[in-house]
Amino acid sequence: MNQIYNAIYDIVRLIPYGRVTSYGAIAKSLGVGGGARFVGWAMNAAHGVHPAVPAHRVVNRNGMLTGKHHFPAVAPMQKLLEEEGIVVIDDKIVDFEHLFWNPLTELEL
DNA sequence: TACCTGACGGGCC
DNA sequence: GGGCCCGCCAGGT
Repeated sequence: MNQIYNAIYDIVRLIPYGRVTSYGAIAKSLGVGGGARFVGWAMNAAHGVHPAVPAHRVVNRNGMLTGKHHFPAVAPMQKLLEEEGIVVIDDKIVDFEHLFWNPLTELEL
């Protein structure tokens, strides 16, 4: 596992309860602005990672749960978000911009 | 070994 | 304002 992957997982784990972020925001915080897909791919490998990565808090820039299909059937992405008080309608996070957690701002990088 | 796809994003037409 | 194309890295076929 590369440091980049570890860095991505670390940031995702830093996302506060009830907050969400986007792939692009994470990528940008890592300095790989154009590598948003790379972040998504890292999530793909985040299934069996040690401290468990709350990938359900990571969505695309539109706030849509594009990756919910990749979650285990036992823990639907939408259900996990709703458990945190996040309202999800039509695979889209309501008030996404309000719930958005910007790593660049919060971490003051 | 080489090409294509994949949980995205931003820029250009 | 909306749609299309290109760029990012890595893994799978």
